[in-house]
Amino acid sequence: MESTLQIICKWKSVIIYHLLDKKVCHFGQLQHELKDCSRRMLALQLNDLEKDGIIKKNIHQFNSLKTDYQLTEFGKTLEPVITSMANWGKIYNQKRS
Amino acid sequence: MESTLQIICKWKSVIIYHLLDKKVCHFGQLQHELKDCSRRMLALQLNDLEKDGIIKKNIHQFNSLKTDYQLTEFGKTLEPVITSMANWGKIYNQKRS
DNA sequence: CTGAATCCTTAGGGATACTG
DNA sequence: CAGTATCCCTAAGGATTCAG
Repeated sequence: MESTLQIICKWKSVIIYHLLDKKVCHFGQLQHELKDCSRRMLALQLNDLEKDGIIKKNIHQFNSLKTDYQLTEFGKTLEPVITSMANWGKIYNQKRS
Repeated sequence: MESTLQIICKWKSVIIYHLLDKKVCHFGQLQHELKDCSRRMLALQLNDLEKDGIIKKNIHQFNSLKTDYQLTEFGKTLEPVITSMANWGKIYNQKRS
C-alpha cells in the first residue's frame, strides 16, 4: 500500500497515465502534457520511475539529442491502479470545494 | 487523475484503507496503525478527508473524549482505487532496491 | 533537445506544550 | 483521549545556468 503510493505519488501517476495511452513519449511531449511540472521535477520523477523499473529510457543521438520513455512490462502491471484512479477522477471531479 | 491523487496522497490512502476494513476507527486506533505518522499529521490528514467529504467524524463525550471516523457514502466510492493499490502493493512489494 | 548542478526560498512536518 | 497552536528546522522544489 505505502509502496504503491511511493510509485504513483506526485507527477508519477500522470506520467504513467500518458505512457499507458501513448505507449512512447519524448521528454518534450511529457513536458507539454504536465504543464505545471517543471523540467527539473519531471527529470527527477522520470529518474525515480526508471530506477524503480517502471519505465525504460531510450536515447537517440541525431544532430541533436532525442530521448523517449516507455513503460516496462513491470510498469504495465500498474495499469489497473492508474485507470481506477483516472476513472474515479472523471466521475467525481465535480466534488470540489 | 490529479484530483484523485490529492485525495489519496500521503497517509490518506492508508487511512481510507483501514476505514474500508474496520468500518469505524477511533483516533487512537488509526494512530496505532499508522506508526510513522505523527499525531499532528494524522489530525491534518483527517481534517482534509473530512473537508473533502470522504470521511465523517463522530464525537462522543463520556468522562473523557472519544471520537470515531468512518467513510461517507462518497468516500466508499474510492474502494476500487484503494484496493487496486493495495493489491499491487501485495504482489510487487518484493521489487525494492 | 535533454538533462545535471547550484543556489535560494518556502512550506511541510516534527517536537513540544497547552486545551477541553 | 483527541486535538490545536507555536516554534523551528530540514528538505522539497523553482529559477537559472552549464553541458552533451
